[in-house]
Amino acid sequence: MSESSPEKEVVVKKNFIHQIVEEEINAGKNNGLIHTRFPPEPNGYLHIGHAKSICLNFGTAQKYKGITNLRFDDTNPSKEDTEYVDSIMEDVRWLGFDWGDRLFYASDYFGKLFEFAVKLIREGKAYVDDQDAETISSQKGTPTRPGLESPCRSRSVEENLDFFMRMKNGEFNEGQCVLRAKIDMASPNMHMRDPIIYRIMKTPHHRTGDQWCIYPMYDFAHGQCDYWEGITHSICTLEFEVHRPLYDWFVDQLKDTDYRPRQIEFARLNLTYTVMSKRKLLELVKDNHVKGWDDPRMPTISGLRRRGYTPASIRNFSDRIGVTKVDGIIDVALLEHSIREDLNKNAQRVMGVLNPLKVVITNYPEGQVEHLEAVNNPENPEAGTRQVPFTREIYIERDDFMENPPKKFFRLSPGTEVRLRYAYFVTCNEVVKNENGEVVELHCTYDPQSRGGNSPDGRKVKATLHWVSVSENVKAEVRLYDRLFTDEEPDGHKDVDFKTFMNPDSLTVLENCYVEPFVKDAKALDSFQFERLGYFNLDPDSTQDGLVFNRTAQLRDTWAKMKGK
RNA sequence: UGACCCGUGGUGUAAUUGGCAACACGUCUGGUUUUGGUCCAGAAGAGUCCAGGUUCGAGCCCUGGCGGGUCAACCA
Repeated sequence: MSESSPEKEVVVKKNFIHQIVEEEINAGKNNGLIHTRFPPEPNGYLHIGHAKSICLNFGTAQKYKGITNLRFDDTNPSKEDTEYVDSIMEDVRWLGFDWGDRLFYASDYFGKLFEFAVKLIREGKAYVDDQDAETISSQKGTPTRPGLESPCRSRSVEENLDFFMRMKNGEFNEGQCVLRAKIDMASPNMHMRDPIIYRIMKTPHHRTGDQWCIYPMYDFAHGQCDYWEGITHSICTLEFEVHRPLYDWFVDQLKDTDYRPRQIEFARLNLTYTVMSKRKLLELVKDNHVKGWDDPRMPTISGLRRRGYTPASIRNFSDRIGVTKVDGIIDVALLEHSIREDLNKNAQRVMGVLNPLKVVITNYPEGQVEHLEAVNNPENPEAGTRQVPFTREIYIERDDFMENPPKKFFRLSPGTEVRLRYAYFVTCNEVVKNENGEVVELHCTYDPQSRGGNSPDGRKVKATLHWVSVSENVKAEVRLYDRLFTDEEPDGHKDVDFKTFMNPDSLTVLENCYVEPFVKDAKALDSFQFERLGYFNLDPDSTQDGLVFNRTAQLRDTWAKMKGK
């Protein structure tokens, strides 16, 4: 799928991280080099929250003529998989960012990390603890109470070395012992209380297979990898703030130059009504509540992509929301505005009828097919025009007709005249109902003088309707996706029950929908906009999902109000 | 009752480093319009968590409160 939006030069708003970077450049730090990294763990698909981080890391480097690495933080084989690695690379590329030849994995460094651990043991700064997990945990103390030193803390260097080698050689079972850094069990910072740096896991790793049965912990890998890769700014989310002293501690043990990577934290993205927890999203996928990570109802990048979001719209969104340390929550309306803005400007329009109501134009010749010119994009004349077939029988949107219209209903009702877009003025004369009293057909007359949509006598109509020819159309199965949202707790970072966000209307399959035949010949285009109804996306590579349709918030509200009346 | 971080309209972000708070989204009016969209014009909405202090002057500096978040995984 290609990018539909022309690349406008994104002017990235200056944020506090840019401020820091500029000050360092001015001070001559790192010779003015800026080197960032995006370090996802391949344990799930990327979501809109990651997009913020991607834009920040790649964007900051771009802004200051630096470079960015992609590094998979794959230190926990029990959760990781190559499927995730592949999807992450695809999503980062789709967003428009390029890591060049700088693709790394934390697992690339398992050897160096092991040697570093040995060095720490030799220096008396690490020891093997063979107490069970519960004991170790209980000795950690609490945030308000200091911890207790492990009896293993005084083990000799030789013994530690021997233990660690045997750990590596698989002589112990999982959980039997761990390697810990010897720092300070009384530190007010829990992360400095002799943190575990290596644990035994007899799980094959997606890249290193069964080469290792001990794996470094995040804290023991991240800063070192940054250091080895020459990262200057290690940008991560707020919850790692308390890890920073430990990050620095390990780098200090390692470094032999003045250079050191600097960890800077920012607030992760929270969106109203949106579930962003990877754990929850995984559960949705595993329990088949959705069809996959790229289900258009999901807040994943791949889900948004299939929903019709463009890379530029997500980048603009990221820029708009800014970067701070304030742990807030952004209104999804801002995200929706970003895509509406983009599609309005760039998407090809096409007429489609989702819920058809047949209209017979009684004074139009039977069998006649007339082609009328329609503009492809009112925002951009260069997008050209297309020919839309008009016939005696057409479909209009059922919602565009009301037999007993309320006061402010401007569309079609008995006796009123409206315009069929690009076609003619029509007046409703007769409402045909079935035995249940349901409206099945309308009989209208058209004004031949109004061809193209204007009457020579200058009379006005209050509404313009979209329509599709009954005989000259493409029948489609349309799936209406609404994003999953939390009803009760409009708070992105609270865990919620599935029931509160598995809104039953989030996926509606409409089987009798009709779109202009133009769509069939427009495979090269991947993004259209339904006239008036909202936006949808046609992805030629995933026809089984039909048309992905995205109602705008405003239209949804309008509909809700109309229904309420 | 520890450590660290954060408090500016409904939401998010700004404020030339001390000079009577700006922008975007949202909301509400009015206008234009071949779709109740778009576009245009305008309005409402915070006196910057609170209390002191320094200063001619504080959202920015100082002190003390209050409120929120994070941290006690052999997760990242």
